[in-house]
Amino acid sequence: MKKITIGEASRKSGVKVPTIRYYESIGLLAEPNRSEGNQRSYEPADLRRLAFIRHARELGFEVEAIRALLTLQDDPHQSCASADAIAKTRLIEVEQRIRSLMALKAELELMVEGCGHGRVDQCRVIEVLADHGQCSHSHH
Amino acid sequence: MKKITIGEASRKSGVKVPTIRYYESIGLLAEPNRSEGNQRSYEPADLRRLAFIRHARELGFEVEAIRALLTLQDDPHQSCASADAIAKTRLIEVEQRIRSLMALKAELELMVEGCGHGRVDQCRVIEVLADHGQCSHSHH
DNA sequence: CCTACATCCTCTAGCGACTAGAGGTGCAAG
DNA sequence: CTTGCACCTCTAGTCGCTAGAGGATGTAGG
Repeated sequence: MKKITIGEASRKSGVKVPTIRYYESIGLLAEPNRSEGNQRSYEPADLRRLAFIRHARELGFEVEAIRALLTLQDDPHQSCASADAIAKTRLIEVEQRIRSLMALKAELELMVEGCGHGRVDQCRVIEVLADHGQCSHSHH
Repeated sequence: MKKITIGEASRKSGVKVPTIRYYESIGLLAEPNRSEGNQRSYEPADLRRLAFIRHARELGFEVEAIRALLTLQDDPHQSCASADAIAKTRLIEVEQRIRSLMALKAELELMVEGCGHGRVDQCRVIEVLADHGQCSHSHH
């Protein structure tokens, strides 16, 4: 049993040192054992948990969603309906976000194309932003 | 000259009342005249400015970018190259964001499809999150 | 054994862009 | 004149970290 320092845990999991301490402080990660000199000492299971958290964060899951997923993971005998629901919700969010970003992209392209590199008073970038009526009114 | 209260300005611009006061506090919006009873009194130009800000925020421009755009708008004789640059930068950001969300969507779909509605220990949602190696390693 | 230096510790404060709430004042209608 | 909403200021909270101060520990070389 070699002791894993927080720095090593950070390198191996890809989660920054202060972020690991932060996750501990909000209860996402259990308090690890300490060395004689009060330094955190992690175990392989902690590394897996950190990788899980990191990956879920990269996928845009909120901390509370991750907390729920971790609770499920800790008790693998229950139905995975909740995990499924969390992922589905997130999928819908992502699809919605993609749709609005595509609309946004179209609008930005119009702006940039329309900019004749002249003076501001002829610039479509400013104009489009100023005149709300010119774009799609898709306000959630 | 009818006086426009902050509530009316909010309704007409779609910017919430506390947010209008916030924009004033950070200098995006000039301090308006006050009524005898110390209440803010806006003018049509303020409504246009608020609509501009709101629209730009909806398009995901950061407040500092909006500040720059507003400065340009306030002096329309200069070249619109800066406005163009700001919009182009934003366009690239948006394109990047769309790309990563598409990758994410694919991964989430895999998860949800793979979930056989059984128990957690067979659930792909949990599994995919736990095993980092199963997904694309596109970490900026 | 001593020194240098990296790494660790705790704690507090800051980021962006608001949002919520407390506690008080102004104003228009009935 | 009172009710009740809209307004005022101010502070603190949100989320998910990140940065920095100021000090302790651990390790490698001399």
